[in-house]
Amino acid sequence: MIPVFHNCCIIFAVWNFKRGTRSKMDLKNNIELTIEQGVKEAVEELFGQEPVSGQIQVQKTRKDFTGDFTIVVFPLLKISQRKPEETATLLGEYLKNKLEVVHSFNVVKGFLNLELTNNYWESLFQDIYVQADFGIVKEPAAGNPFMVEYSSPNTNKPLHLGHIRNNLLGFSVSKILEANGHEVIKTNIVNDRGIHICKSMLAWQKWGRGETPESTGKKGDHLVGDYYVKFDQEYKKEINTLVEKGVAREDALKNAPLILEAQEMLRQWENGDEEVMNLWKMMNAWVYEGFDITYRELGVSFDKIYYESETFKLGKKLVEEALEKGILFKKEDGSVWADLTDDGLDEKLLLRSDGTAVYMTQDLGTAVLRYQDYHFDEHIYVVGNEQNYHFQVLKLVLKKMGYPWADKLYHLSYGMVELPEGKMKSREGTVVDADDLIAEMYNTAREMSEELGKLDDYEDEEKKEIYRKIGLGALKYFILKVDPKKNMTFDPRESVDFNGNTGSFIQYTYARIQSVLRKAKERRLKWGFQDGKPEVILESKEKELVKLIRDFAAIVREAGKNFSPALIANYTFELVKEYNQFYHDFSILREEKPEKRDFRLCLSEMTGRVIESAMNLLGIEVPERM
RNA sequence: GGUCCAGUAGCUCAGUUGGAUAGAGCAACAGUCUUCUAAACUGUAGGUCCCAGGUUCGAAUCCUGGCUGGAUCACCA
Repeated sequence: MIPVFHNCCIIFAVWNFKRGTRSKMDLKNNIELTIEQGVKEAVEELFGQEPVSGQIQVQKTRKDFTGDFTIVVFPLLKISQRKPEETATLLGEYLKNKLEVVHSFNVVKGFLNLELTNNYWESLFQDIYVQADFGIVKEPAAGNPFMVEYSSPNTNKPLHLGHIRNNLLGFSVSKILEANGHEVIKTNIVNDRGIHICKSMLAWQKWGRGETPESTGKKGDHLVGDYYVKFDQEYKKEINTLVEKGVAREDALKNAPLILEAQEMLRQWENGDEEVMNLWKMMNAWVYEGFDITYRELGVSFDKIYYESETFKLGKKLVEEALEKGILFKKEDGSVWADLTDDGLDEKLLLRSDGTAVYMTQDLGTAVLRYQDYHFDEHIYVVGNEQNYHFQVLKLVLKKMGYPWADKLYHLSYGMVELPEGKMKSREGTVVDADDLIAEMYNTAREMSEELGKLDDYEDEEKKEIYRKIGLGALKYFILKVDPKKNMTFDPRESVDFNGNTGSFIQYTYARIQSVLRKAKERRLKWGFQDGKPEVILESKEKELVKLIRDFAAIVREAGKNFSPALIANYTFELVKEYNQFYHDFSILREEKPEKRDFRLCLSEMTGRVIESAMNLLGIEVPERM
């Protein structure tokens, strides 16, 4: 997708290295490159042959071994013509003599473990600490914006758990791309027209008796959803009646009066019938009011919203033009199709025989409109994996229509959310409603907090704010920690567990850190690196924390490359686990040596800052107390 | 049937371009608060990385074949 950017970075760094113009900072932040270059020189000098790229492997030393970085020497044996241990030892001695940062080394089988100097880690940490937004690229890269489409609701029913995964993913991916220096336009396509909304409209017209959100006290999207259900119930009744009369089920499905009426309504809508339009506008307005509340509670937002009702006409026009050019073909009944059999796919319907548009029609129009509007460098569709085929076709049809930028469309395909007892089925009433779920998470957070009683001296408003952060944080983390492309199981019981690998655990650690910092301030302590602190010998736990903090920048890049909030989530969990161990094993404020105490305050503060940054990329807020 | 995706501890999930003894959390059991927040920490137990071949010095990771589960192939969106 966008590996170009990252490759450039590496090439740039190496180029600089060769010219010897790298600053001290670069050296520190690219310690792997420094080591790699050292190994390269060592191999040339010791064994008289230049290693090819990929032969030198520098990786982080695994926890159960001594050292910071490890060089795998197996690939170098062909050059060295020696045993693994011997090769590693020779390289280790060379590096220890040549590189100032190498303090010592050890060899285990074919692995050369390097331990860097205390001074390296300490000053690396100092460099990180003084950066305002460590790991985040602030100035946008040159080029056109990225567009991220997510949410994409139908306006005939309220949002459910599946939409929640979609919204959280889309919002977080947008944040992560921004953190990688891209300008991002968050966009939404509202499927506000089509047979689905006509069904709700028809049911309301027939059985609604003028009900409104105001008269019923129901959220607008829920009210409209109720009529969608009502339509389905009545439709089924009609089908059963027809079947009892001896009509084949298949024919009954197509010919039940209600469905014919709904189809007629859709035609009237496309013809701009005034009464239908007014009903449509009214009911959609109800839905938007409801959606706005859910979006606000989820904390997601959009920069530009497209409505299918505004893009489908362009879509139809594009289809008609392509038909004239002979790119598409018309069947006898008047329906228009794309023939994709040469590309290993099937034929795809683009206009029904009655001339009305289908889903694909509007998506063609929306894509073209968006390219006209923004000339995006990349367009990411956050849409479930059940639509993989749809996006394959969309890209292909756009290409056939002659739009080279079709290659810039990327379908970020995520897996289904299932419940422990299986898939959500509206028929069986097992669909988890988004609003209900958010409320449930809030309530559990409240109960849990009240039980622990740590917020008893807070005002009610402040308490509510914290419950909200905790409840929502738990929900978001639970969903975002799973690799997007995988199906996931949502266990309601597990999701409200606030122990272990959860959002609450991370928030708790943040609150803990803030508590220590507050107490330090109360004692009027000053920490930081402003006035040249004396050298501190790092405990191994402290060094581990520094290493993990350093990793944040690379994780943000990796997450951007893979469109994966899960990488951020799992990283943060690692960091927080490490910090809690450190917190448990060492004193901070009670540490007697001031320089050690101050360093630990810096370390704690920095950990807190990274937690906050990382959670921000997931759209999760962190509380000062909990 | 065609195409695509997945399969790792009882459950939910990690596991960077192939590297050392495959890791967490939950659940179970045993410990740790007179202390900077115990929503925490420590320990015990738990594995045929779906199966079989292949490539490699080295495979959970790559290739081939099979098994299982899911998605999709609609005049639904």
